[in-house]
Amino acid sequence: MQSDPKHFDDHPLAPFVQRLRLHCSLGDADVREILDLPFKKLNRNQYSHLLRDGDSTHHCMVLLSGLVERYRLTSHGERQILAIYIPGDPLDLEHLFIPLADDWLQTLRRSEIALIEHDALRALNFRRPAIATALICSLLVDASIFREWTINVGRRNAKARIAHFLSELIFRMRAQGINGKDIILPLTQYHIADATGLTAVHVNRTLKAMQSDNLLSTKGGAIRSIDWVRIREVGDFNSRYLHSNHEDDE
Amino acid sequence: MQSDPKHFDDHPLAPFVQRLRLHCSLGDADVREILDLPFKKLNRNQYSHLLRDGDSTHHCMVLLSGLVERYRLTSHGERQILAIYIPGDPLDLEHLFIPLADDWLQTLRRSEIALIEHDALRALNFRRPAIATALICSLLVDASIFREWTINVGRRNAKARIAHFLSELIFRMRAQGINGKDIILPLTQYHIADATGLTAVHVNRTLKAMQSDNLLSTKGGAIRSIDWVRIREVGDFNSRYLHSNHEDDE
DNA sequence: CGGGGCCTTGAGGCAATTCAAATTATGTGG
DNA sequence: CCACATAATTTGAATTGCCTCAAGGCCCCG
Repeated sequence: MQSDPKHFDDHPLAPFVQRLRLHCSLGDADVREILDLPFKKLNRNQYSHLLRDGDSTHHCMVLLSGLVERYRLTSHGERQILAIYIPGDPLDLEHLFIPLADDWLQTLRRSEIALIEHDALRALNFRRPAIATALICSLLVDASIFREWTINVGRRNAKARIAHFLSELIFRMRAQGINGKDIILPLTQYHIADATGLTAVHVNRTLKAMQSDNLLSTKGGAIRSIDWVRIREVGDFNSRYLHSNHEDDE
Repeated sequence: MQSDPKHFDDHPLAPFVQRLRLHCSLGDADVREILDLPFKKLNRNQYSHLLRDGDSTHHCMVLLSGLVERYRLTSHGERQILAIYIPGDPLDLEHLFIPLADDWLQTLRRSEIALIEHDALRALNFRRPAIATALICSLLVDASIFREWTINVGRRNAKARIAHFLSELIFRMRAQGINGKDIILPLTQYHIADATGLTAVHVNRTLKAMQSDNLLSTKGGAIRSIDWVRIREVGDFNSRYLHSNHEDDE
């Protein structure tokens, strides 16, 4: 951003750098090294699988555009979404260290993904300790988010769960500079249900109730905010667990 | 283990090495380096806090004996336990990379903890990449456990939740060589409730039902197994998410 | 204009909660 | 070793949040 703004902003991996910088400081030299990483661009349609439980890979994925979910299944086929990834997020950084996948990764809409070879990342980590630290920070913030999801599902009622889920997504998108006030989320109510540990029917009823509370609107399959401040309150959302240096005013 | 078994087994940090070796391979030289780490021993009574939300520290804690919980609170004071730590587990390794704590750590019984300075660990990581990798693996396995807890709380009924929770603890304890068949867990039903997203009253009723199913017994405030194999089935427990090289037969 | 997702609504049921109180353990000091 | 205080477990009764099952409607897309 400081050294060569134009080159930086145009670069496909710019959102990735921005994400890393939310939690860690990276010098210009580090940033340049990341942007110089060799990568392959992957285009995927909505609802295509990127990684399966048990897979092993030799590259890491970074989401460039679109939306991706991580989920796990019970043996009875019940689904729990464990994370929603937005542009800039690394999707499977952990497999730089752990060989086998234990979750599923699937696109929620048409998405672009950067594939970076493990070897290239490892070499970079070795050369640039600050980058290694940034990657690990990214993983650890994700872990903090996993914990927050556990308390969300375990200790909040339907309305608060949904509100918290939406608040987090909005906060993270804003921190990444995605969208402004009027956020459109391409999530079906089935997805919200699987992310919050509810059924789609109950999500529907709860969203209706939130609409009549003037908290949000659900026109045309997308969720639009009416009052994010109150949604946060309802969701008992406090951004501290995100360890983000992005200050979200309003 | 290979080089100097006696010295190794007697060493207070031996369980820590064993824990790391569950997920990563460490050479003898690496092991020796870990055992040579300078540390201070801390003794704590039951129910004393080790770390508070918002704290920042300059050392890492490793549990040597006893039991520790990690939890988070909603703004309404509802508690969700996010992890149970057993001897050998590092408790707050993430603060090697992230400055501020976002959870609470509390002993569940009289415990011994090793305090290792961040600087010492960082120096070791630099000197021994295999150890750095092992520490990160440990963090990533913990993250996988967090995700499993989310699906447990989000997508399983009371009986399965409790069974899964117990199965995981037993599995991990066995992998660490703690106890044999007859496991005694010093957990109150309030703790089980806070770990599974239930109320203590319902945990009580569910445990009673499990007793009459001949799954377990709850004599004297401790939970004893009757049939761990069936408890695992009831809990839909599959150890794969633990990424452990410990083969648990039976 | 027809079909398949997705959303919506209703009725009924049940798992888990809430509130309250009794009982049983656990621990402590005299 | 007993008496007392406190914590933990147990039980009951009533309630409710969320689920299940089922059907109907909407809307996008070919």
